Amino acid sequence: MQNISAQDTLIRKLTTHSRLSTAESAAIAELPARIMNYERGSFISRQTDFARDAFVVLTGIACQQQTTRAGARQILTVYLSGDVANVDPGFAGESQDVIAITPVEVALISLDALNHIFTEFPNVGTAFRREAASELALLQSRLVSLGRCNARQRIARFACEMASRQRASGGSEPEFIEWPWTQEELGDLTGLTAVHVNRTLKSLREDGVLALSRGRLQVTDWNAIEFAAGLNRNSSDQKRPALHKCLADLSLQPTQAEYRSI
Amino acid sequence: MQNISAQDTLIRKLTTHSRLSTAESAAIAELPARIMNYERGSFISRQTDFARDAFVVLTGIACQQQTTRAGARQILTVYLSGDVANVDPGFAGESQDVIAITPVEVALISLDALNHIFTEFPNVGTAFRREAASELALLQSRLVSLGRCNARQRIARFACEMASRQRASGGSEPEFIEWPWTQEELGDLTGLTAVHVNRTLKSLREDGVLALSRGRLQVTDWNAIEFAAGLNRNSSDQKRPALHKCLADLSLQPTQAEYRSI
DNA sequence: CGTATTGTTGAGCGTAGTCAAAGTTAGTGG
DNA sequence: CCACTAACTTTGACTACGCTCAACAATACG
Repeated sequence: MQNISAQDTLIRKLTTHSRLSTAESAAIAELPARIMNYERGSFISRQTDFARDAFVVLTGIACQQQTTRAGARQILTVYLSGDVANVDPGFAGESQDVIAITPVEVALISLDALNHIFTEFPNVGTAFRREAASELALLQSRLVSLGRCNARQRIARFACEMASRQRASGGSEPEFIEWPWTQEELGDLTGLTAVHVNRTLKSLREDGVLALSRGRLQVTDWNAIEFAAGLNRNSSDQKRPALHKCLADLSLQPTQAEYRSI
Repeated sequence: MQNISAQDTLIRKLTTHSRLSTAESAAIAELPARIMNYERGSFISRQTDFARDAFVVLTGIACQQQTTRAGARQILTVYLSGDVANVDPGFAGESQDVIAITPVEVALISLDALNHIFTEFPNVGTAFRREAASELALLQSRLVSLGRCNARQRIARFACEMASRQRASGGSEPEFIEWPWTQEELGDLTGLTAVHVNRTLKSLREDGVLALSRGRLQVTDWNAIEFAAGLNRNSSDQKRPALHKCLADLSLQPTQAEYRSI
C-alpha cells in the first residue's frame, strides 16, 4: 500500500463498482493531489471549515462525527484506506468534523479539479454518485443497528463491518483485523456508553467469539460473531464486489428465537 | 400541486440546490414518466425487485424500511412530495422496500433515460449527486437521534424534521402539518416501541408542546418543541434553501443542563 | 352494527446508564 | 531502567429509561 499513489487508490476504489475507460482513468491519474499527514486524535476537517478539497484516505482510519450541545458524540462514518470524503459539501460549502483515529495519511484533491472531471467525464461523476450510494447504504445499515439491535448485536455487527471492509480494502482475509478503537469510541459508534461497551466486549470474549490484543481484533469464531450480530454466513458469497458483499452481509438480522438465545 | 407535472416537480426539487440551464431543464422536462398510484400500506418497490425505474413522489408520503429477521422494522427514509428515490440501486440492481404511508402518486422514470441525461448533461448528474448528499445528511441527523437522544428528543426531532420539510415542499409555514403516522410507525422511525411512543406523545401533549387530531399535528409552541428536540430556533434563518435550512435546524442539540430540565 | 385497527393505561422487568473507585497499559522524562 | 503520569479498562452498586405483556378504550371501516 505504501508505493501506491493517491490517484491509483482512488481509481482502484471506483473500479470496485464502476467501469472506467482509459481516458477516464487517465484523467483521474492526472488529478493534482496534496498529501497530508494527521496524528491520532487530530482534526482532518471541521464543520466550520469552508470545503475546498475532497480527500482520499491513503493509510490509517478516520471517522466523521457530530457532537451534540450536550457534549455527546455520535460517530457517523468510518473511513478506511481508499475511502473518499467531502466530495459534496453542504449548501454553504461547510465541511464536517472528521478526525484521525489512527495516524492518517490523506490526499487532498481540489473540488474544482474534481468537478471539472465530472463535467468532462460524466461517467466519473456517476462513479462518485455510486460511491455516495454505498456510503448511504452503510449508514442505513448502522441506523438499523442503533434502532433495532441490542448492545451485543451492535458491537458484533460493527466488528463484522470492519472485518468485511478491511478484507475488501486489504486484500486477503486476515486472521486479525485492525482495531484501534477505544471503548469510548466504540460507544460513540454504537450509541452506547463506554462502560456498557466494556461489559459487552467482556461477554463476547468470555463466549469465545473474539479476542483483543494490542490494537488488533481476532475473530476466533466467525460463525459465532456473525450469529451474535444477527448476520448469516451464507450471504458472504465470494462473487460480489467487496463493499457490496459487506452490505449484503449486514442486511439480515436474527429471528426472534435467535435473539432470545443470544 | 395537482396540475404540476412529474418533470416539473423534479426540476423544482433539483433547483432548490442546483442551477439548471435551459437545455438541462428541457431535457428533464422531456423525460418519459409513468404515473402510478399506490394505496396506503402497499409496496411501491421491494428489495427483491430488479430496479428499472427511479421514482419521484408527486403526492402523499412514502418511506423506505428494512425488516430484520426478528420481524422488527426500521424505517430509514421518509419520502415527501418531490423526493426522488431509487436513482442508484445496489450493485446487482436490487431495489429497496418502499411502502406507501398515505395514498401515494409517483412518477416512474426509467433509469436508462436518466442515465442517458447524466451522460449528455453532466450537470444534471451533479444535481442528483447533491440530492443523494442531502439524503445522506438527513440520515446522519437521524443516526444522531437514535444514537444519542432519548425518546422525547427523538420524537420532537422527527416532528421538527417533518414540519421543516413540509414547510419546504408545501410552501408557506402551516399551522398544522400532515401527520399520517401510527404510533407503531413512529416507533419504527425512532427506534422505540409503540407503547413508549404513546407515553412520550402524551407527555408532549400534556406539556402543551403539540396537539394531534385527525391526521394532523399542530405545533402549539414552536420554541417548546424545538427546545424539547434540542434544536435552536435562531438557526432557522430564512435565507437558506429549504432542505438545507432543515438540516441546519437539526444540527444542534441540548446542553446537559437543558437535557436534565426537559 | 360488528370487526379490525389503533390508541391508552397499568404493573413489572431488564437492558443499559450513572457514578465512583481501582486496576492496567502506554507513553514520558529523569 | 524506573518513576510518574495520563489515558484507558475493569468492576461494583445503584438507578432509570424504555420494553413486555396484558387489558381495555376509542376510532375507523366495511
